[in-house]
Amino acid sequence: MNAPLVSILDDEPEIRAILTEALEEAGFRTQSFSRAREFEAALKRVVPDVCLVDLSLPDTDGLTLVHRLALERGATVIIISGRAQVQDRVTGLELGADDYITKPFDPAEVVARIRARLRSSRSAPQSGQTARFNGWIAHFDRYVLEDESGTETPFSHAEGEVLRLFLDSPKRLISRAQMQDGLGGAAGESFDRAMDVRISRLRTKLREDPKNPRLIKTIYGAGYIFLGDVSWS
Amino acid sequence: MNAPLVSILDDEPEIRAILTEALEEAGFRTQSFSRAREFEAALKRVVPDVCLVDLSLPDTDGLTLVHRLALERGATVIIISGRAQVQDRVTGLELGADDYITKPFDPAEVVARIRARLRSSRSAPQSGQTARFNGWIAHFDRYVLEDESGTETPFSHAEGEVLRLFLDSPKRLISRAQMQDGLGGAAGESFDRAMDVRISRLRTKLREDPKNPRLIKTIYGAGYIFLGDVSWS
DNA sequence: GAACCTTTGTAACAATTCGTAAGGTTTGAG
DNA sequence: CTCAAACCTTACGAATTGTTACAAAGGTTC
Repeated sequence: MNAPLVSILDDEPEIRAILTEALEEAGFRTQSFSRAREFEAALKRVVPDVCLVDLSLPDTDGLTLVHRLALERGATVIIISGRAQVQDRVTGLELGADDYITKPFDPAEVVARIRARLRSSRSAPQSGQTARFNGWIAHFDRYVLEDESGTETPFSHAEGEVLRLFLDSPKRLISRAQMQDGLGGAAGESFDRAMDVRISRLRTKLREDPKNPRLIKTIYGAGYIFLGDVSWS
Repeated sequence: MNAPLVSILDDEPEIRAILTEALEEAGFRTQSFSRAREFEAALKRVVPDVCLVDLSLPDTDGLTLVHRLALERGATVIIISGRAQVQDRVTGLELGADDYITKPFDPAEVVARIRARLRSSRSAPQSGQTARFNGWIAHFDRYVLEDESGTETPFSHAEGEVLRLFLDSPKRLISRAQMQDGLGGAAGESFDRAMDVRISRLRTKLREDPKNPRLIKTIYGAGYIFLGDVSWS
């Protein structure tokens, strides 16, 4: 899987440098241009995954460019602009931009917004659907737990909710109330025994030893802790 | 084509009123809630096109809610928050939000950002005439399913509607209500068991193993997921 | 127009999931 | 050590979903 390509179009060298550094740090490939002409020429060879475009360009009307890029070619465009008026932002977005960031900006936010765009445009390989931990692989797209030997055990939606909660904050105490909140609040106000059962069933599927649970540990009077080294992909 | 539905979750009545008015003015249908619990209850029936969520809710951790909504259910989420720090915005976006708007906001910008999200999510599923997936070829022009060996099985209009819905958003949870919406017509409160039968018949034509379906998976209490790598042409 | 076929919804019964109740077991305080 | 509270687990029933059978609706062929 190739790293996503981000094209930067800005006439200020300093901005280009800041963005390039932050983006490559974040694992993107980059390509930067100072003039619209070169930018459009490059576009004929490769269409980048995301275009970062500064509106205040000397040689072209930025808005027209954005419009052509976004609506005609279907590219993902994020405007970066010094103009912060609401009216500017609205027209930018209406013309087809996917996002509008005002200067001065924080590179971290730019990265986060690019990631958000990539996430939504890729419907197939949704990230955050598979987690590995201690020999197990949890496939949340297929609702299946995979063994070290490749054996698969299906788990239900309710069990998946609990598991996801654990995998989202491993090695941290999760109180009962937190869990209740976390699991869609099916509003079992009075009887939270339901949760115990959910956890019990999950433990069975993870083949936990009731006497000596290795992954889901009970903290008497406080909650649960999920031990295990989680890595999402 | 129905007007897009926007769900608003905010505990301040004034904000709800402002947003509702601006959105309906702009031609959206709206639905607003003051508590996460009610919001999630409604979500089990219909998944809105866009969710506007305020983070500072009294009864739930907003970020957890956003995470569940966005990554687990595949909804489009825009955060509206009083916290304007870069760090807040970054974590909000990383957790799966599609956009992050800080208070005070201008309703016009909210509308523009919602439109931008709808634009990008609509262009995603290109509905052509032929789709390939996991050894099958679906010819929607001829209403025929083609086998790996070239054997052809005809499918009906109703079956085709369901299949197209699946092929348009693969590997994502599709709620029962969403399907009902998608299949336009029979929208009435009439017994939706009809849909079960449609899906059952489609499964037979795809030669699914009833004990272990590989393509159309049922998520009890939540909906269906179509697994399979789809490419349209 | 009649006999036939296809499509589709409804009804009925089987299978699955999940919450609740009811015991049993573990934990920690005194 | 004793006991009560917290927690685990099994079993059962209600709700949800799968599948088959049947009938109504619409179209086709002769």
